[in-house]
Amino acid sequence: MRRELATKYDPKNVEDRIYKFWLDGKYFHADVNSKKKPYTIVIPPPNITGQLHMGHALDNTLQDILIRWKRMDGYDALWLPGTDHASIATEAKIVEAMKKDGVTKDDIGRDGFLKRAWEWKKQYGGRIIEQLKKMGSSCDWDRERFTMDEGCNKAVKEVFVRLYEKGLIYRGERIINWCPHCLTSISDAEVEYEERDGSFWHIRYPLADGSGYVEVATTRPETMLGDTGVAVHPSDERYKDIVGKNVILPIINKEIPVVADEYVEMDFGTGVVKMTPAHDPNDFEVGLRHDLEIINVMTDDAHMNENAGKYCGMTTMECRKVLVKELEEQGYLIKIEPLKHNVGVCYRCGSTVEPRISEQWFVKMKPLAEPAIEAVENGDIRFIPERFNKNYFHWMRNIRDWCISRQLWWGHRIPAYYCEDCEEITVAKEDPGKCPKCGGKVTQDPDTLDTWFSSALWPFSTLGWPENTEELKRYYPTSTLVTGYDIITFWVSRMIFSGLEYMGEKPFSDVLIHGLVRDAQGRKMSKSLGNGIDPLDIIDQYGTDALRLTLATGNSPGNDMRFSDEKVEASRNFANKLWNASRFILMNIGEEDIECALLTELALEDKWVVSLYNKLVKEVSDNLEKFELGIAVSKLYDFIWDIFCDWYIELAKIRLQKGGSEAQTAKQVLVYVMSSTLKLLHPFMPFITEEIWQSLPHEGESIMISEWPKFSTELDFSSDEAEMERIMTAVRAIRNRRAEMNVPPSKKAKVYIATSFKDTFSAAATVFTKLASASEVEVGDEFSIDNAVSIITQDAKVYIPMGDLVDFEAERARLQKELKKAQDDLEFINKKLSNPGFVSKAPEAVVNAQKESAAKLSDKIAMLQESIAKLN
RNA sequence: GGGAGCAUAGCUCAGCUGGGAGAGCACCUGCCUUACAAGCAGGGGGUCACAGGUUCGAGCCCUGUUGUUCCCACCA
Repeated sequence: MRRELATKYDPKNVEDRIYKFWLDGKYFHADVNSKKKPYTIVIPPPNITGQLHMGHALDNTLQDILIRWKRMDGYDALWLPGTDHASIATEAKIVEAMKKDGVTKDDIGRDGFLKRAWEWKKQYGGRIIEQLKKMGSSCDWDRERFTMDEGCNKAVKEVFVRLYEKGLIYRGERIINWCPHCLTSISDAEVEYEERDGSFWHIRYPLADGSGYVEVATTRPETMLGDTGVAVHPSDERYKDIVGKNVILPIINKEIPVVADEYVEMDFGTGVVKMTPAHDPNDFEVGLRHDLEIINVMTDDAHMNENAGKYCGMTTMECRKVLVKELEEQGYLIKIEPLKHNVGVCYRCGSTVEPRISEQWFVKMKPLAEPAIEAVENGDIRFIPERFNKNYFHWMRNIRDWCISRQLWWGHRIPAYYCEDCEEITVAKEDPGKCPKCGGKVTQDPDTLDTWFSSALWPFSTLGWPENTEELKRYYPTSTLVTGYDIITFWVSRMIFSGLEYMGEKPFSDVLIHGLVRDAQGRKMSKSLGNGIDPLDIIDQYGTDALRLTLATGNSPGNDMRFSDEKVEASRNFANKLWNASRFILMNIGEEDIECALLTELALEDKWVVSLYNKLVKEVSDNLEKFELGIAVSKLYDFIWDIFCDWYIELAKIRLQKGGSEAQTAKQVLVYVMSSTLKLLHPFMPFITEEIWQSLPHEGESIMISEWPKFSTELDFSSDEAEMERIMTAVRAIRNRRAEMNVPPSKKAKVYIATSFKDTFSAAATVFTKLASASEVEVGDEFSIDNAVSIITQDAKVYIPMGDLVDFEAERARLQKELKKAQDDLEFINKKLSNPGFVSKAPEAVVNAQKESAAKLSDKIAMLQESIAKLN
């Protein structure tokens, strides 16, 4: 159905209607029985905590571009959507919300809390899905998933049990990172480091035998309550004699041993390190080697516990203050030095992380990491850009066991059951009911799993695993993963080893990495800075297509980009340009039926534009193939604006005004090139391209299921392109001269063109009338015109008799300047050509090109000299 | 401490396997030229961070320097 188009493009009139049209047509749905080759992307599931931000907008724009392109290019394209429960982040948000109502987790209990959490999920999970739809995302909504839905739960339990049985999941006491605010353990990857100003307290630890003391230095004096030794380097001469002796822990007055361990750096501090195995990961390791006692002196919320004696109940900071004062009073404190050091903070809440000994579940990583490293090494999985391989390898090769248990309620509960009577631990997919060993009562582990544990399974859990579904068989491994570099370690790497371990096959072939969207000043968008830009506001103001175009333009893999209103405006302007070009075409074709296929009797400009379009098809396809989405779209932009609108439409007007068969051809080419180019642009700007395509004569239901254009040798008119260029160059040169002389377009003048391409220029006479303000055009071998402005191009000498407007002195000066430039250029080239090194070593094509330029310059110089002579 | 990216026009960025530097925005000039002033036609503006090297030839390749951003490690 054709529709009248309004004078300005109004996205609000278009987007929702078109999106509904697509949904009704079920175009987003991938068909498991299709004969086409599958192409699959699984969405990085957005958290249900928040709403769409610019990062999502970019991520999803890139995915939608790829999926729409592949769908048009003949693939059964599946973009599988869903959301992530985001355990720690969501739980924190809910707790915060509850706080406003004066309710705590303990008040409502586990079941009450989970009820609230599911309500939250319903509300906010739904919101973000709606926002993804606003972006135009062509996800297969029939296959939407959630990391805590039934299927994903099943997958999580399956994996946990399998790994446990294989010995790759174990439970043990280790030092973990503890967030005293979130009250849970967090993995190493979830700790961020900030440099802070701190102090270095030097404390005297007397030797037990009374023969002196050692000086230890610490940044956390309160942990000394848990000291169970001091360490020195084995080859440190200063302390050689005291190794094996005991020192007395001040205040506590307890003897603890001096041990020698390579971990200690002789050059740092005093070379003596206090050992607190319960509160420092390195001390813990040293403690294991030397069999030191482990004394936990803190509670889980950053207070001192009963092991801290009289300090029990104080916060760590209060304890530090009091303790330091006492040390000073009792003469143990030697000095306090200022020291900048890094403090670990929780990536969710920013609280200082306390390393803490605790019993947790871990995944043994080494055996899983090996095949994951290999898959990238051998090119089975490819990062785009490649440099992210290094990040990945570094992380994987230095990997430590993954702490997967969290002291949270929102998440997958660990399927481990403890017998209350015997020590038996049962790990099973279902509640065993009673202890399989002694028949005693069992209780399930209260902890839940790290949120990334379920995300790691996303590429196959969403396709039905552990069931061997048709979807899984058809769409796994998926094709491309699109995500930001910030979650390569969190997520991408974990999907890789998970896919290899459980599926026996990589989860995806290509990982397209994008950067962060920053604000106009290049700062990270953040809540605390308040510089975030809401994509929905941008959509409201400029439209989805403008937002998508902005995000796609200038996007190169792995690099951050800046976002500014000016850029969106430029994109909006482009949408409007497109809109008006189509209005022009529609005005001209009216209700006529225009054949969609291309006619054969084409004019020079038709062949020119078709040939350029044909090349564009190839280039854009190649760029997309290489994930150069930003380059692809800027080529489309340039073609549509500079070639099609500024030149072709203007040229077409000539024949449209004439009417008859020539006009018919022009209309036909206009429709053909326009609607074909719209197809190329559709993945980037889906709404406006559909709207216009529907208005133009078209075959098929929707542009989004139309066929992706193919390069065709039949459309290649390279020699005509060159002919057209001759004319365009002359037109530009005339305009240029007229502009320099400030001649308004309304002042027409006769144009004489002396050229050896008489046929080409004669045929194009009206082009000069229309585009170069010519009143008349005369083409010949040579002219002798007095009082004329002369314009020299490569192929023609143009004379315009406008003596009354010409300042002859200025004209001479201008020609002289042009001559000088041409001579300099020629000299430069000749120098090259007379260089034996160049002629013998440069490729023949390059040398020939230089020779050709030299010949053309010589011609031009001759013509210029002649014109100057005539002026005299 | 280890690693990576970036440095090109006033601003934001392109620049493919080396062959005399490009776009958008901004600026200046002239145009309401029958699709579009969210537009059209022109124009000015760059020692491609610095110093070496390889090459007939370097924005591009190599080495170093400076500035900047980020990632990893976490020396108590």
